[in-house]
Amino acid sequence: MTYEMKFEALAVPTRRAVFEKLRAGPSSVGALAEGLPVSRPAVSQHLKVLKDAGLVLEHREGVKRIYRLDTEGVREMRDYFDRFWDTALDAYRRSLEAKDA
Amino acid sequence: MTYEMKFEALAVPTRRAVFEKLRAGPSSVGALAEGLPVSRPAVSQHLKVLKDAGLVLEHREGVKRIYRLDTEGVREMRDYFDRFWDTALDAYRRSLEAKDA
DNA sequence: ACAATCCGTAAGTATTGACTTACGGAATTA
DNA sequence: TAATTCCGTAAGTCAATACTTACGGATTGT
Repeated sequence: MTYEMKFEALAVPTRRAVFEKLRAGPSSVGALAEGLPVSRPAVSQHLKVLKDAGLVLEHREGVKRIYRLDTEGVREMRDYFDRFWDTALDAYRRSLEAKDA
Repeated sequence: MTYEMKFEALAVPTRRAVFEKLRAGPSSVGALAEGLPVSRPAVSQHLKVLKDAGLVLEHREGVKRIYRLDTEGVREMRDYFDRFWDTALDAYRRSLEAKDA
């Protein structure tokens, strides 16, 4: 559930593909695996990593397992880069002022 | 310079530590390496990855090489998660409406 | 109870890459 | 020119992990 885990989770192309597929809405594991160039167990393993990182949520519906985006986790990542962006701009401004002085 | 590269670059703890150190402002390689539990060459290698990913910029000052954040690259990552956040919320709203219907 | 569907887990493999030390190149200083 | 500082690169090592196949558990329908 840490930043650590979220960054690492999203670094792997296949895993990010799974993550991005969920933008279209909740989906079963089998449906997510379709169209991806890896086996269904591989997708299961990726989903576990995404879940442990707090980026997706899971619940059962009959015999299926439905995964969906965890808005809270996505928000954390957005906030991280929001703050970083602000800081980067400040640092840039300060460096300009330092040159003027 | 792709998302691919940016995500991968930020996934490694040590490399992200280098990246975050640059929030305080531009710095030389040696200064960045101080306080980190890895060798200076390791920091150099991380900086190369960050630079190729479009997350930092580099220029010479005398015998030193000064690295600083690439605001454009940081902005791209911020925008990525901004869009993702919006999409996630939309998907959530749609799923609620689907249950009401 | 039995069969079928859906999916997580175990175990093994092969690739990737983060790190180290050793070295050399480029810029300043005497 | 010679010495010093700063740093990138080469080469090698080792641990991490993304995949595969095989298997078993859980749920639903007949």
